[in-house]
Amino acid sequence: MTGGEKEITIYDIANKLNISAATVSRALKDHPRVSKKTKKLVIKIANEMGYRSNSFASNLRKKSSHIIGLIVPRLNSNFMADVIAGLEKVLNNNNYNLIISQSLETMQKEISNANAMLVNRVDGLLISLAYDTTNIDHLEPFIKRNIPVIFFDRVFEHDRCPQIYIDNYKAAYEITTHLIKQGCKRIVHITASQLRKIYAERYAGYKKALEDHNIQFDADLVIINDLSSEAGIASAHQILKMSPRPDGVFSANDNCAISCMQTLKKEGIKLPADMAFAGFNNDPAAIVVEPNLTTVNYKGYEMGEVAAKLMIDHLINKDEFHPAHSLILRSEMIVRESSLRKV
Amino acid sequence: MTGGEKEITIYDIANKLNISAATVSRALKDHPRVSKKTKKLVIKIANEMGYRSNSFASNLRKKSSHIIGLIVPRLNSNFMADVIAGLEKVLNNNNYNLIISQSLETMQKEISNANAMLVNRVDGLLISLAYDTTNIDHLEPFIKRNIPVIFFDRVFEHDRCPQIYIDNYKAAYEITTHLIKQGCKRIVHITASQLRKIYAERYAGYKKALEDHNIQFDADLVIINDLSSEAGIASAHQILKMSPRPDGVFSANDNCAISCMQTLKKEGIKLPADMAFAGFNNDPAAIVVEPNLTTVNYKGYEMGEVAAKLMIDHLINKDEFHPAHSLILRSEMIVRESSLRKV
DNA sequence: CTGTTAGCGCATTCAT
DNA sequence: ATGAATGCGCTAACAG
Repeated sequence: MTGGEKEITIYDIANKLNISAATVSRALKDHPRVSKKTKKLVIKIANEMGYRSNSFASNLRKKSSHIIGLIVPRLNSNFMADVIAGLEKVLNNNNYNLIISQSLETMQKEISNANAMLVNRVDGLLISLAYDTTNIDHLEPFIKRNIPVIFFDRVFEHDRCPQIYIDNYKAAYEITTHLIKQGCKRIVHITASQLRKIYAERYAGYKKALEDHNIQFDADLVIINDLSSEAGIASAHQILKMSPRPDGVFSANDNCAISCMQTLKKEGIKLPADMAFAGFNNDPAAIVVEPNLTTVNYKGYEMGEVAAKLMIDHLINKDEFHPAHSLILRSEMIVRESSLRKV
Repeated sequence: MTGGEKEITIYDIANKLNISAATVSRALKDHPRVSKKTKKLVIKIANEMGYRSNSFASNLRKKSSHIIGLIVPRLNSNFMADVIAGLEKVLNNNNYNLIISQSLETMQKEISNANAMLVNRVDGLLISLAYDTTNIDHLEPFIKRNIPVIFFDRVFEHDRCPQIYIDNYKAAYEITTHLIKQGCKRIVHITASQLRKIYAERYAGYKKALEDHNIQFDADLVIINDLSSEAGIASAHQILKMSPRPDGVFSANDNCAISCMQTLKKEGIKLPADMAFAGFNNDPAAIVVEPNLTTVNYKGYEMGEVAAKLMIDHLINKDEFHPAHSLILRSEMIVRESSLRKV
């Protein structure tokens, strides 16, 4: 291949029109000090000649890419797809583009992704941390250069980076309270590493709900794993060994809750009569499992929108972030049969 | 904000070391004709000074971005997440990066995504088409410029663009044959727009299997919709009205199969005794629904790998694509209880 | 093995 | 309202 016909530049347009490249550049950018007539003409000819702006040259000159980087643990969830749709809407409306990569839940990949974003000179970075990320040294090069970094969902405490996440504490408090109101006295909580703020907060909400309803907190009822399907099966076996047998389970995600439920069912436990269940995330499978799983829904689209808006505002106003820019979004409990006991 | 300390360039490194910028550039690129000593020194100083290469300048000079564009209908599936992981592995190993966007199943968004990719000067484009894409005029600017375009999964016939997809015909043939072997005589097929090659081929495979087993094809048993959950419910009602009642269902995706199953169960149909079910995609919910759904699994990771390899080979060898570069991948049937009848 | 030079395409200052 | 000139930072001849 030859690269096809040569790429045409503003100089080619300028020559054909006998005007200067500067005027072409301005016309294409809809600069106010160019006559309507020349603008129209330039645009017409540009289209005819098949011109496409060279973003490298433009970015080099302007020292900005108008590209926002996004790093997420995994893409395979409705939540993330929604977040991205929300982000793209706001960013595209403001002439920004998005580049996306997934860390696959490992800090190592997250680091290499961040470096790629750095070299590709994103104007801002949005990141939801990998499961095993323990520090954010890899983000320091951004912060040092005043490239805005915004955490969302899986956030990290940093006084120059806003965080956007849902009110995990409140959601967990509400759903635990709901289980208590359904008559549960011994409620298991399945959660993950407490280094992740979201899991720590769900745990805290669970504890507080017990306390407020005069139920003694029992550390033996707390299972910590990675919330995978396999972990759900293991949790079920652990629960079966508990004595007296628990009468409720609040899992920090649906995925784990579902495989746990299925395992318990196979072992003859009646759900929700013997044991009520609640999860978190509103996974599509939550309405497939029987009984349908009570869970917490949070709109990713909205989270994407607010994250993008925060980023755009910052880029346009060029001011420093305040920790106060952090946002906590509301979530909603969705009650389904898995937690409805005939009390 | 001020942009922080000034970005340092190869000239800054060159000055500090009293060598030329060209040598610095070569050293950083690990060019063979630079002494080990200078290389080491340059790299050390570069790190100390916090240098980051300027990809705009480099790309402008080299007229290539080393970025591959990816456009997919939606990101919220395991399949897509796997495809992307496979792509990233191969591309990153070859020093290429990926930029991703989702068309949200609309041709309009797909067009604007493609334009963004064009302006951002991707070196190649990988695309799985939106549901309602009827032509690929928006990809012509790439093809005209000899920017390689590779279709995967939801492909389009074009003599300069290879296609990578699974053998839908064969998979559908096999799964239909399986249903027949389980004793099904009247098998419904739920599918989507026949403009999409993948659905047309699944349909064809279904038909051929019937024919090869001497079962009269009956157009009344074919339901065409958008394969959504809602469509699954509607399909169930349609099936209930069919007389004589069908004894098997092959849905072109799991999602639709599952909601259809649940609706039928509510109406008192025994699965699989009254009606055997098979889907397509190996959705996570396929092992949650009861009975677990027989389906077709195809490894996205592998598809991502081969697509990326094809792209890389093409970019390195700079030769034209041949239609012969198209690839058809194997898939595997996963038999679960939904199709196992005690015959 | 290293240096000199030039130019990629654009946006912008300073003229007019 | 338009033009001329300059440089963003890098890489690739070419020359030693």
